[in-house]
Amino acid sequence: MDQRFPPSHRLHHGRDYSRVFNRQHKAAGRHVVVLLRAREERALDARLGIMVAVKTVSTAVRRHQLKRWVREFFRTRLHEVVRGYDVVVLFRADPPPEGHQLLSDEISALANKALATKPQGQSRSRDGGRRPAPARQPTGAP
RNA sequence: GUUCGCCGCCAGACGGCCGCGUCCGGCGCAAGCCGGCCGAGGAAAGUCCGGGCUCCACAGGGCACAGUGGCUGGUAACUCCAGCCGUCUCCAGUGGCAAGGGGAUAGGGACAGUACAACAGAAAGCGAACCGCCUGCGCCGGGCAACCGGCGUCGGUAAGGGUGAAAAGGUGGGGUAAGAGCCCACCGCUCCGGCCGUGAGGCAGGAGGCAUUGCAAACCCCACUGGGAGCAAGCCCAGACCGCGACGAGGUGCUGCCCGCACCGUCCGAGCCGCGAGUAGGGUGCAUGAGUGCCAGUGUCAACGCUGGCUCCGAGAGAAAUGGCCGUCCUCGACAGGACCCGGCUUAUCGGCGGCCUUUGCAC
RNA sequence: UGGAGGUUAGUGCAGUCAGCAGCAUACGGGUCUGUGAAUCCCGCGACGUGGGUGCAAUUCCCAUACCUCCAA
Repeated sequence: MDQRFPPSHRLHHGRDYSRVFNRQHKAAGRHVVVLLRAREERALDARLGIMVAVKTVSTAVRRHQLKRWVREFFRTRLHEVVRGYDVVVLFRADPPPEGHQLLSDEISALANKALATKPQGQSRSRDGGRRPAPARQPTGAP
């Protein structure tokens, strides 16, 4: 199985994040919130974005470490599970210092939970209602 | 003796698998793939100072404002560093000083002016008499008298008591009715000239009997320094849209004000406000520099230079790269992640290594 | 990257040219009432930390920690 993590597997622009926030499958856990949004084609690779606020984690070293943990889990396992989706992992609290495995389990559970929910729209932007909602239903997800 | 004198260095190691970023080479129409090199710190941090570099008139004058404040040196520069001076303090030492050692030190000016000094105390800043001490005078009492005691009063007096953080030079002696720099010695202070030192200052001498209280990290005065913005600075390439309405004679370049200068504009209208619309792509700046280490010579107490030779110099992203798992070992691994770049300061930090001490420090 | 401000009682705030630490509310006790609230009286409790200046520091200065806000 391909476990690489090229630039095409990442979210690069603020617009990409905004798209995920506008219409997403959401599941919140103890430490993170997982947001999913279907891409145009099912066959497209999943893309990952990670958000860690300075307020939730104060030191830069810890923020980098958390991002690396999430990336590692996405690269090895989560990538195949959420194929065809854009994923944003938003931290809401700092996990325990040695909580790498714990965090991976939490994200895995939240991703599956989010796939099972209906997409929620946030039509606060001016083009929110213009788009005819091309997102497919999550019932088709594996 | 749990961060124990001074100086310097390191920041778990090795192996395997998977993975990330720039660059180079190869392949591919392209997306990308394969291989290779390299890939965070001593603080990268806080942003407390100082520069470099850019653009704004190559940067102007004055006020305001801000900063600095012993001297000399170092440095590109500094609120940095070194040495020295003064002051305070501790140790040691002495009969007492002095010589010696450690530590702290934002340390110009208080006859330019203003403000403040609570409480206590008689008096606290155009200097003071509460208790005392003393001469004289009056009254009373005692005594033959000299005189003694008490009370009152006009004065003298800063030695003693008491208050205070601070009471007007200090100590000792002389002197006096009692006292007092009133006089004398030493110390201190002020002034004068002399010598030494680049200087801050130091040394001894002479003169003056000596009301200059403290506070300027209160305002202030003096001297010196400071133009503004910041790599999202700035430069280049490519590309899109450049419409409507209101106000409008000034606007912008420096922040508060004045002057000066430059540019744009004064109804064919700069600018600004409210909408609408569009773009937010690439390159450069972007890393070889006030560089690093060693050796030799040389200047210096030192900080730090100078000359010559050799050596090492390899992060440069653009939502943003150093990680995960497994194994072995040990002393079980701290604080912590570049974003234009340097020099300092400050703060965080499990530990380990080396050097220097005939000066054994720093604290108890 | 550049700049501004704040930290005082459990909570929200006063306290400018230094000598007292205050107000409201909350809390505890009492008063009142058949009970509770309101009222009235009493009480409890604080200057972020470390240095410096000064006789004396919440106040002035320096450093530090944390928080908030602004501009691009």
